[in-house]
Amino acid sequence: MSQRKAAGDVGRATIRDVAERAGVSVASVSRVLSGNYPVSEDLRRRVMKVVRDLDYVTNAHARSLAGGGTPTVAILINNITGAAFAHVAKGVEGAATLRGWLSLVGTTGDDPERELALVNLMRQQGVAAVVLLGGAYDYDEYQLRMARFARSLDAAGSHLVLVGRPPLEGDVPATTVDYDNEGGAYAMASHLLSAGHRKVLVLPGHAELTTAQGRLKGARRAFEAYGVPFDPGMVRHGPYDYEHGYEAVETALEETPDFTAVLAGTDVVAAGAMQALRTAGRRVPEDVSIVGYDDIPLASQLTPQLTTVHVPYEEMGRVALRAVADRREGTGGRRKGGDGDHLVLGTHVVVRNSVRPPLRQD
Amino acid sequence: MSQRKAAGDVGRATIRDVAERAGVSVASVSRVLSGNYPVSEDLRRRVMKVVRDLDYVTNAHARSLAGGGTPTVAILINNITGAAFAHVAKGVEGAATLRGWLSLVGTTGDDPERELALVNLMRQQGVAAVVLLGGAYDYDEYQLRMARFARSLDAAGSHLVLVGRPPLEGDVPATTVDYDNEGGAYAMASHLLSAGHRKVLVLPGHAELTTAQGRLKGARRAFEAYGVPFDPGMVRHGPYDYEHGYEAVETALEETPDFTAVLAGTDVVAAGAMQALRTAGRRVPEDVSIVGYDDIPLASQLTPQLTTVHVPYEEMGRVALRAVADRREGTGGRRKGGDGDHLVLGTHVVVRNSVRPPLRQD
DNA sequence: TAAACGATGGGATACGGTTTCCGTGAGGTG
DNA sequence: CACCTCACGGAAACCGTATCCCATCGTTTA
Repeated sequence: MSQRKAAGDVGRATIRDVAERAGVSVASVSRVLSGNYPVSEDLRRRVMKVVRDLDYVTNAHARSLAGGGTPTVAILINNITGAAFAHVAKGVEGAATLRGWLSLVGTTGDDPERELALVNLMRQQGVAAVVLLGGAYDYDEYQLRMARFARSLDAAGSHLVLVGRPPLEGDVPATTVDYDNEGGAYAMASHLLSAGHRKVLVLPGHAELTTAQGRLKGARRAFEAYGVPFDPGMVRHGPYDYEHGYEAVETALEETPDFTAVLAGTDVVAAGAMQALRTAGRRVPEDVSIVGYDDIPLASQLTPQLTTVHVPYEEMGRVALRAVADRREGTGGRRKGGDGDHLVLGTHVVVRNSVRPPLRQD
Repeated sequence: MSQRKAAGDVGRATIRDVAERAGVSVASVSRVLSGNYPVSEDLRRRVMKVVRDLDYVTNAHARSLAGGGTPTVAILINNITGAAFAHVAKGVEGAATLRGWLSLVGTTGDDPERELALVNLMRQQGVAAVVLLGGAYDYDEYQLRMARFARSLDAAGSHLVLVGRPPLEGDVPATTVDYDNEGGAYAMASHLLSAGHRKVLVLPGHAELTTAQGRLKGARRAFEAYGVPFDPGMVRHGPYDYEHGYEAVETALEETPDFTAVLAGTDVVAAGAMQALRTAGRRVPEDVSIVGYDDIPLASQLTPQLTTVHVPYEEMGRVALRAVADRREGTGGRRKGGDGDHLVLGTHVVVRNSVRPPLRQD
């Protein structure tokens, strides 16, 4: 019975305990477990038996300190509650698991301080990549901060991945996985316009949010393409939530009640808008058509089912992880330069039952 | 210029680099950073300047090897996409962040193998606690496996927390954070019964799922309390998803169309049921009342807004983390025994607009 | 039969910090 | 003025693994 390790030992067993008990050296135990070195069958059996008896697992911290270790990807998100997030996270997590990677999650709550703290924390953890989710705010200072993060992570052998936001300007070591935001909005607006709608209430989201800007821009372009004058007075900005959709429509019904369709920046906003219309006695889609954006499950669960733009969130998550994994297993080539650093996935309109041609108003 | 560290050094800076550049010892740098030892103002300034210049962060792996380190909590979930999960995770993550803890996330995808692998992975990571989310399957073998996990984690200085599932039997070192599942179902069913409903379609969930069992049992008790015979033929089991709600109602409308209310095991199931009723030309709540369970945001976004049972998911997450944090900072007392090991949070009915008295049928 | 060789196992060291144990210089006290 | 504290800096011993290098033993070849 050893002195420093009593019988009723608490805490985890170390590789030394295993070696001692099996009567072999630590090196041999390590070799049996990692399996990257020839070991006799007898030794393997003896070691494995002790491993089972002691319920031993290797210490991940020690392992990564010594060079090996499981690669880890960190997912940073404003609000873990968003449905879109869940799908991206699923994609990232799934792809990570597939490769034996681990995933960490942190929430920033829209707080730049917290975001900074989290990126540093992840840097401490030595994560292989930090995935930043969701639309970005279009401030100059924001761009600078992200660029700093990117360089800082890059210097530490990690990598920054931006998902669902536009790429950083300049020569910044970061990967962007994006979707055709503007194109989706263009197609969605076109769908309404070709159904005959001319007075459309537009709820793109927060004016400073890049996703909102893209969606608004796409809609605008569609109006131009159809030769329909775009009325800025029909645009109402606000957060991507149910309440905003509800209130925006409520207000619009008082101020500019002659709209025949609502172009919502998000399915959730569309749900709020739908509820407001119904409360006001307007039928959907008979009196007013509604379209959303994102194609989260909610879209097909509303009544009527929502016509919306499908965004491949889960796929984006998978692509994001694949990008960093590839870079890491790295063929070594093309580390910088515009080719693999900006991936754009397609969007498309999903037609359901929330759009009808407008009632004749003459 | 040092030999082993060239000017354009790649990889992260070590504490030695900082010490060298600041012209002090490693120990001093460590003291400045951890702040648990008196240090002169001059030294602190010199060190901090170098830390900023080098953009140095301590290596979390080395730190935890040496004893310190950030406590980490692991959240294990079947499907990251569920709305209920998101809220528990938010609670856990929020409370973790508050204490400077880190949170890991893993998904099991209902695969026992994967669950086992994940628990071991977490054990390797030396997590302070593993939080297992969601209803459990009521198999004996399952109980055994959980008990093993609990003991294994406990032996490694970690701790198992079960959230939203019944506690393990026997003397197992695990904490359970639960909600009054059966009570909520009782209250919800009572609500329907007191409105006058007698023929109620019950969609409790999968028969083997503990949450479904509790919800069914609560409903049953309510029927007994009201002296209304409970018809087992009106119960349809199935997964907690939209499709099941839809299909169950579709089938019921053919086989036993005289029900006046639907008691759904979940808000999402209720949404599916609602859609099926509407498709079949039944109005909600005029012709058929519907109630759900969980009170996720969807409940108040449906039309009509759903009367449901509120489950304090986020609070459960917070409580779960607090439980392990307390145990860890531990007053040392009462490690075992029934007092702090099983926490039950209350549920309550949220009345909205999806219930009306049944139409007179005579 | 001796020498060379392949297959294995053991010992030592590095990974990046934290922390304990000392040593030393400055300042206060009898 | 001598002595004793006090405050802070430096050297070294771990934390648990992986791996490099060398020793050993049984075989095969000259």
